[in-house]
Amino acid sequence: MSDEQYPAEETTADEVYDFRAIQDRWLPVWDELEPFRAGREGDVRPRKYILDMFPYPSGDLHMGHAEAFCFGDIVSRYWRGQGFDVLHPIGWDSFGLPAENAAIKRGIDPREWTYSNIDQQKKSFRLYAPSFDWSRVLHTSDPEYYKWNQWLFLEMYKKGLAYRKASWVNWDPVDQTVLANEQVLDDGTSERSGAVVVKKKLTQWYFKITDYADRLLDDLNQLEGAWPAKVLSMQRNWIGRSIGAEVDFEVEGHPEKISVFTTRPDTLYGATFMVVAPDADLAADLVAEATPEVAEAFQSYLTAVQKTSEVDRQNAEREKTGVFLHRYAINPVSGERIPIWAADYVLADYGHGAVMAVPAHDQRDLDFARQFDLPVRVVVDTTAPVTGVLPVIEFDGEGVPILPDDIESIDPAVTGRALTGDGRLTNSGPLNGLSKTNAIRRAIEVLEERGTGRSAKTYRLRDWLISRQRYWGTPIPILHGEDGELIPVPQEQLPVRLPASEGLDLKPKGSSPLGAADAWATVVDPDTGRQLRRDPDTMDTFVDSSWYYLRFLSAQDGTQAFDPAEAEKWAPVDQYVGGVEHAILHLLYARFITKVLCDLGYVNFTEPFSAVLNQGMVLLDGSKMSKSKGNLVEFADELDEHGADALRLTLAFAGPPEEDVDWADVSVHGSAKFLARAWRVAKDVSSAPDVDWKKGDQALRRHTHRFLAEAPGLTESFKFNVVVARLMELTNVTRKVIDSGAGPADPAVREAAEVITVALSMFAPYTAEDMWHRLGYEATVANAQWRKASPTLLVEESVTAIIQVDGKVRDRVEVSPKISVEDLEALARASEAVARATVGRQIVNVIVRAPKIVNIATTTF
RNA sequence: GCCCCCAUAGCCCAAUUGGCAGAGGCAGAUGACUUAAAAUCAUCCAAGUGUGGGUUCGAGUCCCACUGGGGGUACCA
Repeated sequence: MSDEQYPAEETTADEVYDFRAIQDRWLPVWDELEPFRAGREGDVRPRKYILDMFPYPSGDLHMGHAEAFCFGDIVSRYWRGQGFDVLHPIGWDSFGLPAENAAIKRGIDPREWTYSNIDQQKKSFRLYAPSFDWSRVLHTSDPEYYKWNQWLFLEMYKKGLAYRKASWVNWDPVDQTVLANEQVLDDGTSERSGAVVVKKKLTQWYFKITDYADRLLDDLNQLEGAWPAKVLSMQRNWIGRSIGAEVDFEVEGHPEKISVFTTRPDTLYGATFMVVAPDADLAADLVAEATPEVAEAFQSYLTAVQKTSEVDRQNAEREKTGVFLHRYAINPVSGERIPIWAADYVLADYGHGAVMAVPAHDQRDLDFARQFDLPVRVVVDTTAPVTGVLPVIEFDGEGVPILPDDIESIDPAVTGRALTGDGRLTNSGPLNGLSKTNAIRRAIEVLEERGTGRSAKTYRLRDWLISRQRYWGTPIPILHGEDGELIPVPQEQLPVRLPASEGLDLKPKGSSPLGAADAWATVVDPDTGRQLRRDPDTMDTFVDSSWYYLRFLSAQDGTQAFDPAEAEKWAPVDQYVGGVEHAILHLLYARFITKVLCDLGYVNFTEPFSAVLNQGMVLLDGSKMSKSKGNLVEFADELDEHGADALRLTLAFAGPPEEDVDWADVSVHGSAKFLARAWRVAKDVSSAPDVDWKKGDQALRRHTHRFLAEAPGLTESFKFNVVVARLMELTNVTRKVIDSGAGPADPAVREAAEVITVALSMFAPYTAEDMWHRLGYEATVANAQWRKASPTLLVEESVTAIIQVDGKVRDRVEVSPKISVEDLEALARASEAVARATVGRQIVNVIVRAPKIVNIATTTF
């Protein structure tokens, strides 16, 4: 055994693991080496693009950041160890309201608050040590960044994808700005300010995301398995495509037809009235020539509806309300005359703002019909079984189907329950006897033949409202002429810089602060000399984040938003890591903008993020941490007390990354203990780096190589907690070999220690770096490559075969892994334990799965 | 209401995807070290997988129903 100590100079017997000393020692070394700069000249390694959702600079980093960036970093460091050139950039999503609100509160410039927070976060990140490429840092509030936001806007404007329209918009009365649909929560409040959002009619800028609705929906199929199922389902839901038909109804005494959208054209014969949204223009048209009494009734109803809060209006339990407009529509297939009502259960901005009401087969229509005593007519007999696609039903002499006797017992008018199931069409002329599916198809054919309807699709998705009446955002690069003309700012004049906030009143007041900056807002056209006004609004900050992943590829490029050649090299992002709170907003917008950029020829892919990992939340005692509730774990405190490595390891080990972590359930101290343990193993290795591992302890080597065989798959499927557990196991085994086995000089001990060090560097880079150094290698372990598992070491010399009788373990035998089915069965049959267990029983079947298990099935005589 | 996910030891979590329920950690117990405690180290202890059925030679794993918890979504025609 060699007594050589390696490296000799700093290995002393009483040295203990000291995370502060280790951090202090290696941080400057890493700063010097910049090991994570990606895309260096001549680098021929295959590439991976790993991206964390960039942070918003509100104060210092918190535990949520610690978790998300920990996972992104594990993935990044893993792929680096697998021989990839990994791009793992960092930037700041630094435009937005909190900066502005803080600025108003303290009377300072939003820039000051924003950039000092960014500096603080950068410092914390440096110590936390994610493997960022610091040469590509971007801040969306830099003119060098938002210039390209403006470029993007103009590209979209040229294509007709950015447009202005007057519409009812969501207005946040606290922040005094409009909001996108996506920013309004279910309860009708603003996701940012919490205020109850009201509707206001304003002329605003929109991005035409609805043009991409089908692609945004259909392309989700490509992401199946690579994105969280939950996110896919939320996006599908949000886009909300409905397939059905448009049906045109004539209106008595009205020149224009009313079109309605329905998913159930098969029930057209059951439409006994029509309902229009009271706040739709259509309703106003219909009462225009009404009697004063009707007009007045409608007006007071409309006023009441508009006073109803969004919260109450969305409550489906609410009693149906409405008012009869004293107008009649004509059913295009039956010619039947049906009354038209206005009711707020019909939404003005979905479909055509009007529905054909089929109370027998739609619960809402039925509730309404029962409320106002309107007729209910069953046209689908849901008691008739549908056994095939072809109708099988008896008809009487006149072609009327013979219905079961008990149809009355399920009459929805009586039960109050609409019949929405499948069945046979009845009371429906040419549709009689058809199943629901066939009747839908046939009804559309009939409508198309008569020219009174057609198949149609409708979406829940609305166009993306992007203008904001606030200061701290990207100015919209449009000039307004006095005649209302819109003039795009020429490309060479970009960026349109934000004016200094000094002297501007940033307080929310319903109009953009930029409009008051006269010197900034007034522009004289050099050609014509006429005065133009700059658009006073700024862009939704989700525009900034919809393409930032591309800017990282050319962060320093002053000539273009990004270099398409770089995009071809790196994009799309291989792994995106971030919170599920962005499941709809950010991810949908980024997907949309990517498709637009693809159509414009700037990129050659249609989806920005090939895979997404949503980390869970960090909780304390079962609930979300918050300063006001007093249950807060401060990132800075944890970092100071336990160090970056212990904190990161704790997050990785706490459980599956997509699950929430309760800080009360984990032990940072336990993680620190393990780090010290692993570190001591490396410290104790006393063989030189060039020893021949093959001569080492074979049992330990098998453990090491089993780890090497398992860890990559586990890491790639994000089972970081299991990888850590396996590392602990391997460390324990190695410790035993050092203390009571082959000893610290055994070559297998060095092999195990090196494998532990390289794998541990994913979770605990400082500790691993120090271990790597003690093992005799140059910094940095981040460049160390994972070894491949040796197949010969994975084959066990003998395995334990289980012998069961009727599924219960009765015996076990040591066998060769290559044992034949016959031999194993013979061994099993020869077992005394089996003989005891089968006394008085007859063996009926023997299942052999060599070399693992034999199951003997028996029966009593 | 509809859709999705989850339920394994006191706690956090594993289980090669149908083959011995336990890898790892926390807590606990015992011992070593210490005048003592903390820290550290060593050893040990622990459930038959939420409930009821089914498929199978064999079920934590697949199927059905239920219970409990979490999430998404909803007058979207």
